[in-house]
Amino acid sequence: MNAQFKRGIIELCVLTALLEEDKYGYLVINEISQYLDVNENTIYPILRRLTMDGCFTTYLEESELGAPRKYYRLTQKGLKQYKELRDEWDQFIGGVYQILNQGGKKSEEVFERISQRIKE
Amino acid sequence: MNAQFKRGIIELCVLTALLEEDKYGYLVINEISQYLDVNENTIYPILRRLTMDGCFTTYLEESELGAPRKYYRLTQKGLKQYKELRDEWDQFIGGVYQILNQGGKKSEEVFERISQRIKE
DNA sequence: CACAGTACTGTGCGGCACACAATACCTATT
DNA sequence: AATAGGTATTGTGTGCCGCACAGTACTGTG
Repeated sequence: MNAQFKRGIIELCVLTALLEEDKYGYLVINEISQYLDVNENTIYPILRRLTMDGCFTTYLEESELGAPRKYYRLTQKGLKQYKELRDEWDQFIGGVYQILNQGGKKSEEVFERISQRIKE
Repeated sequence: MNAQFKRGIIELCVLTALLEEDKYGYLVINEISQYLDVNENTIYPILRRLTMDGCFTTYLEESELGAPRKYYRLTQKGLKQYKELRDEWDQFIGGVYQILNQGGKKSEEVFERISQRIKE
């Protein structure tokens, strides 16, 4: 999976995951890695950075099966950050689709035509 | 505009722009910058890199208003690269939407509820 | 005790957007 | 002739961040 694609978006995914309820790090990682190929070396630093930036507060809670879990709770600043990032993302992705889908979706037939043109 | 979002995607946009017809650098830049905030310092290096990689061949053609234009023409390898990158992109973006839109789109009413929860 | 799940920290690398800068060619305008 | 603007290339440097790799540490279970 192209690592470049993920740049900046994972941060938005982390904020989204923590929007409606507090979660501990491992849970966030497991949820996100269901859909995207990311690991803890990427998510933990983002959680830390966003906490440093004031987007989350944290608290520890006992776990039934291991070390205590560190829960992350969104702050007002985190919510604001989420909204801004989401708006930017939606706007960005709108532009990308204008470019990628100009002339509609590409079919195998279109690729065949392109392929023929290139050969000449 | 979040520069991180663009990572890797501009390359796909450049390939897409040159899919159906040969174009010169400035035209590609103008087309893409209609929809995304990018400038020549980003596009030219990508055109050069992809040419180095064998995705494009180039040829010069006289212009009516300035220096000769360098046209870029997609190669079979470039078409292959486009397909691969596009597939990766579609797959990636599918995962992102799963995460971003879990529980449907966020409304102001939802944000109000989240905002209240955080205050407690 | 070993192991797995949970959690944090630190280092280093690579890739790329992009600012900044310099060069140069051609035409049209002043 | 000088200037400006569109076209085009090249090079340097910076910053960000995904992520590999590595090490530490706590807890309950087999």
